[in-house]
Amino acid sequence: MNREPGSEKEYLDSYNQEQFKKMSVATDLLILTIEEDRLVVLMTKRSEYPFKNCWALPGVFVRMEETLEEAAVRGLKEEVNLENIYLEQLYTFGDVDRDPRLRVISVTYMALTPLEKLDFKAGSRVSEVKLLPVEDIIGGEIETAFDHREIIRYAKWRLKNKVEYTDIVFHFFSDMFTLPKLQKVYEILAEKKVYKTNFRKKFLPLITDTELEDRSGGRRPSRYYRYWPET
Amino acid sequence: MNREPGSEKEYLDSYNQEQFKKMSVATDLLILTIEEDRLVVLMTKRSEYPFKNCWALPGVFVRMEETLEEAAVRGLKEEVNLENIYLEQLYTFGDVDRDPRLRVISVTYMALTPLEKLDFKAGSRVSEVKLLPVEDIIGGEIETAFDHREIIRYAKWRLKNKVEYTDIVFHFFSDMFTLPKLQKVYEILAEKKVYKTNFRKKFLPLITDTELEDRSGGRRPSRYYRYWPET
DNA sequence: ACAATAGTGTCTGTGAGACAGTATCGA
DNA sequence: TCGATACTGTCTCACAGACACTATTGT
Repeated sequence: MNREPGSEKEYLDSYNQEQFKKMSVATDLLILTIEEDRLVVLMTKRSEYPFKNCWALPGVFVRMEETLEEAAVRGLKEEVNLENIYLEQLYTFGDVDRDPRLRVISVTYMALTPLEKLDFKAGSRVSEVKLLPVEDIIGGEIETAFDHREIIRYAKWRLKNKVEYTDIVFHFFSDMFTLPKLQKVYEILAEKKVYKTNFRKKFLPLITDTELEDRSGGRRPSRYYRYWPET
Repeated sequence: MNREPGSEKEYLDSYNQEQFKKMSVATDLLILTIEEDRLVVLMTKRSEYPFKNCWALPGVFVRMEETLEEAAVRGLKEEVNLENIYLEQLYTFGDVDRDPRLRVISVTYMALTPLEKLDFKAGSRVSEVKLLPVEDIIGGEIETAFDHREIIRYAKWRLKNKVEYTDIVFHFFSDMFTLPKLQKVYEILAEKKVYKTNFRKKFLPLITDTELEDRSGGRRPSRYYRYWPET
């Protein structure tokens, strides 16, 4: 071995070399929700070059005094005024030319929320902020900045997997929901149809019944259930 | 919204602020293998402060002209002369004080290998390099540098999960193996005993028989199997 | 023959897949 | 009454858990 990994000498030597001076660390946010029976992601339209008029994920640079997760939480607060939301680190993207101007390492975080919690329109200033269907982005129908299309593809893949072996679906609902609606969201995320009878067998043990019913449609009402202890 | 995320102005402004000048990006490597029926991880003994005489994961700083994965591959080559090995990004650790000297964001990579591929002793120079049992590190019996104990705990957790729903066990074998040996490694990773009859039912369809037998013990020989197409 | 490990046959329980049937609403 | 959707009963099948049994080696 030709080096002493982790030694103080190496740390400081490296830091003093020009090549290590221009790297920045950012967190990009994948704020995902369900809108009109589609998985959508929050994006902002760029008003400057490069990728002018393309859509990009919101993100912030990581400050010296905050952790990666704190940066992500701060980004959520600043961009969409969102707090106490499900958040998990997704992946770290660090290709050399992912940003043509300077080297940016992007630690991405995935946030899941019910649609009604989003009020990004309130804080919006200059640039457009929109919920765009993930399918359209991956399909190439929407001009996307940097490597954000790849990031979104990865998030979708991760979500598709996790929905099958975790309780992640429930993060798309804040309070009550009916089983048919829960199943619909599940099917969107898992990208497959399931039989309602099997779906019920799987999820009924996890949720608690309420006395309420959904009578909004002209048909037999469906019962409301709850997953989260509070609200 | 008070900012234009991702705009050129923000990028350059941020970069010119003092607070963004001192961050470094490194990749730390979790080189895992099985030795004497235990999961072990390759670590190096630090000869300098801080954490002098503690054990640390090998790692390298990410250079401007290489991707994160390229840095990890380079680290593998430099530290243990290892190439063409299974490698996956594990997690990114970025707590503020994980290194007391300067802010280091660590993108960790997990590498799995059969024991016989490791020849780190050849390249070793000053500092000690050793394979240490993961259990001993997590148990606190070994003095560990930085947040590396936490990183190792996470790697073990990830491995335990993945071994159940992926083919990841096979990365601990290079060529041939017997089913009893494969099962032993599986049980070490999964941290549970399994019935051999069920284990065989699960894995036999994935592997191909050879004509060879293991006659090293004083008992009925076990058959050798192969997983990877080549050797 | 015996100890020890390799390998097999088979019963059971669980949970998903599949589909037919019943229940309850508005119109 | 009827269309539409909510909900239930139940058969099947794949697969893991469990355990008793047989097979083959060296000594």
